Order: sequence, then structure tokens, then C-alpha cells
Amino acid sequence: MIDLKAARADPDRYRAALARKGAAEAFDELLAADERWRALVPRVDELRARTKLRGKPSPEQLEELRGVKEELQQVEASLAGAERDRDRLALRVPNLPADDVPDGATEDDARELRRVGEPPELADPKEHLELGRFDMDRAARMSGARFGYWIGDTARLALALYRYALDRLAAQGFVTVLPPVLVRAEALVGTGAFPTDEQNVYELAGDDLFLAGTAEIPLAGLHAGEIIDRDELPLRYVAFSPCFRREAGAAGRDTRGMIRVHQFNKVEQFALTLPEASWDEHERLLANTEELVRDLGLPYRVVVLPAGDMSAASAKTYDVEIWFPSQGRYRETASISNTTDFQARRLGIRYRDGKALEPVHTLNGTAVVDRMALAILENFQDGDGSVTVPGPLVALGAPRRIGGEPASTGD
RNA sequence: GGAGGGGUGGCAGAGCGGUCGAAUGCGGCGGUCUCGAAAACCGUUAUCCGUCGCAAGGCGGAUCGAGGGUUCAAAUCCCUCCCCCUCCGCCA
Repeated sequence: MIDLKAARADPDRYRAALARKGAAEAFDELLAADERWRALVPRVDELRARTKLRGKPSPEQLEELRGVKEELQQVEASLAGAERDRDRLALRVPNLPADDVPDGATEDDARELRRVGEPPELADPKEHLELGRFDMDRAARMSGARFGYWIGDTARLALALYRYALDRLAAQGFVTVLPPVLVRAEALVGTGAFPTDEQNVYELAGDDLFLAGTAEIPLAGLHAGEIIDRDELPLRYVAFSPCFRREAGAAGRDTRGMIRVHQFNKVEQFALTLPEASWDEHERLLANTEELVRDLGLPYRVVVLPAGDMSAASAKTYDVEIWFPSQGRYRETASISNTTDFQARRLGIRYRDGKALEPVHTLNGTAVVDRMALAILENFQDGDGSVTVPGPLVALGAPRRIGGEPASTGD
């Protein structure tokens, strides 16, 4: 939710910034609805004040009350309607993009910041399906398209990857969390997933619960409605969770393999900071992710998403993209966003600044995901169908080598 | 799933038709005392919206889990929903 008071005071700046996210019209509608609402407030307040009586009223007062209440009823109904309109529109207006975010609406407009590491030179790169042990066919039989089993050494590789990220971030002071992944609509509204990205969220049939597409949702909800001591900030969390996405609108894209599936696992960073600290924190979260990827030896690049390609909540998003030899290109494997006060406003997460209460800033960012394990398989293939697993993961229980011959560890 | 109890300010906890935005304690803030601090004592301290003001603040309204209802009047009575606790059942 944007700061409506600030928006009223400086509508041109807000409109210009929101236009870059394609939301100038939504913003104008919001301002108009806000104006309608504000015109009604003083009238309702005045009528309500006239209904307030102390002690037992006299017959004359009761007579007068009748008239006032009749009028009040009508004006209150108008006010309630105006408020509904305003609130509905307010939920649809996205966060303002930061000034240094490039224009554009698609991933082609992303600005590349740097490339780190060299893509491996492979004569005939195999793709992850051939290198690791996955079972897409049986998963399809059971769950449908875009599901897969991770089996044996390949599964152990993924588990070591999660542990690698969790351990490293815990050592940095991030508090480890295993969150609920079934959440209420409020949590999704609060993070900005609803109403703009509703079609990508699974809903449970018998209960009013939804499957979270990322641990960001329950992590943002962790402190919902709370007032946090200034001294306690920043709060940093790292969570492991499965993630569920309907991938509506992705029909036909990445239909092969495990690149884009309905269910995957992710280790997510989440931070709550003072407003003045969030841009430094954003860089810090990105640095954490880069360090994890770099220390595995994976070649990657960092891009800044254009305004029109970011989520509603985000003011600025970095993507870390890892090289996929089978595709000959970099693919998104991490997304790190500063949502500034957008989520904190919706969720009511505030800190006390002197006397006033102000919304905190929230940030989220991928530490590692399943997709990185696919990148490991592909980048460290040895040409004979086997894979040399990076040392840091072997130290955490991943097999030293994967493939080449039947799995020796696990089933 | 069944039975009962409960959701009140930063926290704990009273209030159970009007004098209640709400006792009291803790915590916070300011002060007295002190070389300084602790203790003690005094004062102060909810949030949101609108509006006026450069500001401090003033004025009006709303808010006692959420939504509806009864009433001239609701934290208090009624209904629905959500959540928490206790016991029973089931269960990793």
C-alpha cells in the first residue's frame, strides 16, 4: 500500500513513478475515490457529533435525534461505499519503483550489472534431466504436468544445497525459520501477492487457505500487526520451505524438465529494517546470494529488473541468473527485492520513532533454490554423463559425484 | 470432531448498558534526589481518520478480535465468523 497522504501531497511525482509500472490510471482512480471519501467524512462526523448525548435525553432531544439519525444513515451508507471503493483501488496500486530502476516491462529491458565466472566450455552439454535422477513421467501420472521426483543422489545434492545456505546465513546472524506454507488470504494481501497475482496461487478446496508461493509470505506475516522496538531492527530471518505456483500465464514456457515446476524448495532471506537502512540491506541480501553462488563456482550475472517487470510490492529487484549450458543462456535463479514500506503498511508492522509510529521496511531475497541444483548438474558435468559436486556441498553430505553409473547412495 | 472458558492499551489485567478511550500494575518518557547510577518519589504515556496550525498542539469522529443487530445510549446484551486456552476423541 502506498502512503496515501504523501500521494495527495505530491500527486505528480507519484503518478510519474507509477506510470513506469503501468499504474498511472489506477493511481488516478484511487485519488478520485479518495477525494469522494474525504468529502463525506466531515458531514458524517458532524452528524455523529449531534447524536452524542450525555445521560437520559429529554423528549425534545429524542425528537431531534430521529431526524439526525435518518440523515446520518444515508450519509453513512455513502461513506461506507466510498471507503470500499478507495480501499479496493488502494490494494491495486503497486509500490513506487526506485529512481534508479530502468524503464521497460519485460525481462529484455533488464539492465545487466555484472557477470561473474566463466561459462564452462562443453562440447555437447547434457541437460539436467540426463545428468541427475528425476522422474517426471511417474510424477505426471500422480500429480500432472510440471511436477517431478528428485531421487537418490540428486535429492541428496538438493538437501545439501539448502543446508549450505541455511548454515551460512545462520552464521551471519539470520534467525532460522521453518514457516507454515498454508496461509490465509490476509497474508497474501499483506505481501502484495493479492490481488495482483491471484491467478498464480493455489487455493485449498475445503478451507480458506492458500499455498504460499514463497516463504516471503509467512515471513512477512511473522510480525504482522506488531510494534517493534527501534533497537531490535534490523530483524533478519532465513527460512526453508516448499513453494507452490500455478504458473498461470507460463503455458508453453520451460515445459521440459525441472526448470519451471509447480512445487519447489527454496531457502529465503527476509529482513525488516529501519527505512533509512533498507537500501544498504538490499545490497547486503544480494551480496549474500552472490557469495553463495560464487562459492559454489557457478557462473552467473546480476541484473536489475525494469519497473514494469517487478512485482507489485517491489521498489527494486535484483535477479541473479546462473548460466545453464544446455540452454546456452543465463536463467533466473534468485530474486532479491526491497519492498520498502509497501508490505509493512499493509501488514501493520511498525516501529516507534520518538513518539510517532512508522512502518518498517521489508526485504526478501532468494538464498538458494532447487533450480540452482539443476545448474550445478549442468555446469559441473564431466562430459561422460557424470557430475563433480562442489566441495562445500560434499562437506554437507552431498555425494562427491553424481551419475555416470547407477546411484550408490540412497535409493 | 465433541464439551467448556476466553479475546480489552507496548505487556499483564480490571470493567460487564450512560459518569469508560477505559481502573491498577509493569514497561516507556520527563523530572526530583545523586559526583554519576540504582532505589524511592512526582508527573506523563493508546491508535487511526478528518480538519485547523510553521510548529507545539487544538477541534471533531472512529476504534475494547472481525462483521452485523438490539437500544435514545454497547467494551458491556444478541447473532455470525475468526483466533487462543483447557478437557475428551483422533493422529505424525
